[in-house]
Amino acid sequence: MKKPLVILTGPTAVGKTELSLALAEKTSGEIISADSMQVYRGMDIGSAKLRAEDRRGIPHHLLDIRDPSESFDVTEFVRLAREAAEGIYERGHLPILVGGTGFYLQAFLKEIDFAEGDPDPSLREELTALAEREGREAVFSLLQREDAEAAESLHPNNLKRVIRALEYKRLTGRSILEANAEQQAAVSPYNFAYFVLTLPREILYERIDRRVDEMFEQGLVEEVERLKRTGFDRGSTALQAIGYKEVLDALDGRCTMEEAREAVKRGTRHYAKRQLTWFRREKDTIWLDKSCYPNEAAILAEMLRILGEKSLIKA
RNA sequence: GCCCAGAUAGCUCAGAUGGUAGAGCAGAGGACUGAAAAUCCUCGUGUCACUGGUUCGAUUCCGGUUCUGGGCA
Repeated sequence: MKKPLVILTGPTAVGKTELSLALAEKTSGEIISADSMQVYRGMDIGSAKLRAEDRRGIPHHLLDIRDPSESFDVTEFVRLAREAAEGIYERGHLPILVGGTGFYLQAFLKEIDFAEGDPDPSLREELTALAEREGREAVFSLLQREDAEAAESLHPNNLKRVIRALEYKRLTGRSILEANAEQQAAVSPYNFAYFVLTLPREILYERIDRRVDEMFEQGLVEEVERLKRTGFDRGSTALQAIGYKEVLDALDGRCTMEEAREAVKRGTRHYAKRQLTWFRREKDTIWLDKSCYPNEAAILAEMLRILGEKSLIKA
C-alpha cells in the first residue's frame, strides 16, 4: 500500500501558503516546506515565510533549519523531508508538501537516489578557476574528452552543469547521463496528488509587484542589513535569494534602492516563469487556475473532492 | 512667437553617403537529477510621426505640418 502524499505548489506569489493552511486543517495534515530559501533563519520577509504566530497551530517542517552561512541542497532536503514524513505518518497525519522549489518536490516524490557522486569542492573550485582563466569552452572540452555523451546533452555555457557532469564522471567512473536515466525510470512510492496552483500571467505579475512593494514596507531592507551585520557571505547559497542579493547590492552602493526594488520585481517575474516551465513538464500534475473559481473555499472543495477520489482522505 | 534638437519594436536607443531596419531591456517558449529564488538555451515586421517634393526607388535627401525636449523672447 503506497503512502498518501499531497503536494501543493505553483509559481511564487500565487497564494500557496494561504491555501495550505485551510487544506491542512481539513485533512489533519502537517506541512513540509519545499522551499529552498525558507530553510534559512532570519530570512523571513524576503522569502515570504509564514510567521510562526500565523500558522494556526499546524506543524510546519523544514522552516528555519539553517543559518544563512550554511549550505543546503536537494539531498539534505530529501533526507530531512523523509524524516519529517515518517513522523507525520506515525502520528496518523497527512504530509502536505508546500513550496515552489520544483527540483526538491521531484527528488522527494520520485525518491531520487543521491547515494553516489558526492560533490568535490576543490574540483569545483579548480574548474571554476579554469573557466575564468581560459573560458567555459575549456571546461567543456574536458567533458568532451572524458564523457562525450554527457557533453552532447549540455550547452558549453552551462558551466554549473558541465562541472557537475565532470565531477560525477571522475568520482564514480560513470556518466551522469546513465545515472539520470536510471532515476528517470523511478516510480513514486507515494499515492499522491500533485496540485499546481496558477493564475493568468498578467494577474500573477501584478501580485508579484504588489508583494515586493509590501516586502519593502515590512522592512526587507532592515532584514538584509541585519543579515549583513551577522555575516552574510557573498558566496553562500542564501545569497542567491531574490530580494536579498539585490538589496545587498544597493546597500553596498552598487545601485540605488529604487533600482534594487525594480530588479527584485523583475527577478521574481522571471523566477515565476521558470517555475511554470518546470511544472508544465512534470507528469501527473493537477492544475488549478484560481481565476476559474469564485473563491478559495471553492478551490479547497475541489481539492478535497480529488483527494477523496484518490483515496488520500476519507470521502 | 522665434531658434535649436529630436520623433525608428512595449521601453531606451543605434543605423543605412537613398534599395522598406537592428541591439539592450521588457516579454514569450524551452532545458533542468547533489549550487535550483541557482544555471543555461532559443525567439525581434515595426504605417522607421504625418504630408508634399526630388528620384526608377525615400524611413533615409529637401519643404511643410503636428508633437516632445531645450534655449531665447
